[in-house]
Amino acid sequence: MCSRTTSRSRTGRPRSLEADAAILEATRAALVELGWSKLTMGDVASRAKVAKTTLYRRWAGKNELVVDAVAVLFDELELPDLGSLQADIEHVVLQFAALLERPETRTALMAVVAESTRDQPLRERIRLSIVDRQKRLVLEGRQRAQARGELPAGRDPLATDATDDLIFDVIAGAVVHRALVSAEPVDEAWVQRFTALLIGGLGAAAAAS
Amino acid sequence: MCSRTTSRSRTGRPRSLEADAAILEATRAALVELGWSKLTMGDVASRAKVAKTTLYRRWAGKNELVVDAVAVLFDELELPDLGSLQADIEHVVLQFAALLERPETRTALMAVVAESTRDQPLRERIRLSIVDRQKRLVLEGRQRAQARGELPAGRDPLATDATDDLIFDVIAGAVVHRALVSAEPVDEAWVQRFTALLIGGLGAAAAAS
DNA sequence: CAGTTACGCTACGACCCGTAGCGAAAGGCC
DNA sequence: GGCCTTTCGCTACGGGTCGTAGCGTAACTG
Repeated sequence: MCSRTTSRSRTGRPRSLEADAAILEATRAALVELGWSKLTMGDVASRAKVAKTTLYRRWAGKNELVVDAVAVLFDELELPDLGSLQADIEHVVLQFAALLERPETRTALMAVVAESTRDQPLRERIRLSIVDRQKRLVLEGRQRAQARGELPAGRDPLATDATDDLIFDVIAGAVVHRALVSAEPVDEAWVQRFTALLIGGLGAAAAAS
Repeated sequence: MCSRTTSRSRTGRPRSLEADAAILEATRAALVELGWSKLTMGDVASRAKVAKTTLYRRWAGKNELVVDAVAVLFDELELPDLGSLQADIEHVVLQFAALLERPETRTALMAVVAESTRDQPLRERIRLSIVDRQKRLVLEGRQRAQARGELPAGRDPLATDATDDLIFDVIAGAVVHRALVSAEPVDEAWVQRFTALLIGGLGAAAAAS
């Protein structure tokens, strides 16, 4: 193990951190103004006041660049303890919906997912920097609800994992589909209906076991 | 009203129907081999043995062409009466999942949805030729379940519409998210878990009313 | 037959891609 | 300080795609 957790080489000129930040910021700005399909590497470079070659030294292409540029936006997703499972879910769904209303994420998210269907490394990059970040919220919310006694403690850890995955796909999938495919607002009325359906389903599943 | 339901002009050389079919077929083949991002209009034209200008006379660009090429694949979605709401849902979910496993739809669906976030006419085209085609299945399944007595007859038609929309986003969203974002198989085990959750939620919602 | 529309083909300017090559700048190491 | 290494900005390039214009020909109508 060569201990290079931060820098990959101890010698030579270090990479400019300001350039990194400027490029990612420029990428988000370009996504807002141009959208995914009309965004070009040259445009991002000139916005960031950086040579085009500098971009290609750090990112293989548009796909990877946009994933990194958008990933940080998912950091603002949090799960404050609002006292009940219902309130927790409604809050995180509204947060996620607000994220999907931003033009950067709106145009970028589906595009990179589409690209990832033919690009395994890209899919892995998306999973690490975006998907897993959301999945943690499901895990946390479920554990909290169990601690409150709103959900029964799972005995089989394998089944618990599968349920977490299921809940995650249902929540994230429904919100994304509502916002981007149906193109209708994810407002409080919808969120309440959706949350009621979900919690009802969880309760019925628990009662059946 | 100038009665031109089929042809837009009664005179002149008619458009070749064979060319239409060949182009759409070539588009699907190109999607399988190249995927969305590497598919080009020129390539489709040469595959279909048609001049590139002929493509542009019928479709404004890649987006519209691919939507039309993929839309017909959604015709195979059907909802045979299997006797119970659970069986109906499981069957249609598995059908939809099989559709999403095909490389054409896999690479095209998310891509055109991503493009539609900045293109209203394209969004409308997708809605008419793909989304509404799926939504009808939800309506039909719900009516069938009500006829069986599995679901209570809705008194407020407005609330019924909202519930149909909700169910549609939940089903389609969860399946798409599982297949394309989580990139894990939509197998029978998952479908049974999902369907149980959904029907449980519907039952709880009915009990609460 | 004349009129109208679609077709195939070629050619074109515009744009973007991704890379190579250069000299200069900014660090670490002795 | 001097030397080495890596990054930086810049320019230039071949290759590819875009979308359109222009032309002559083909097909169908009245």
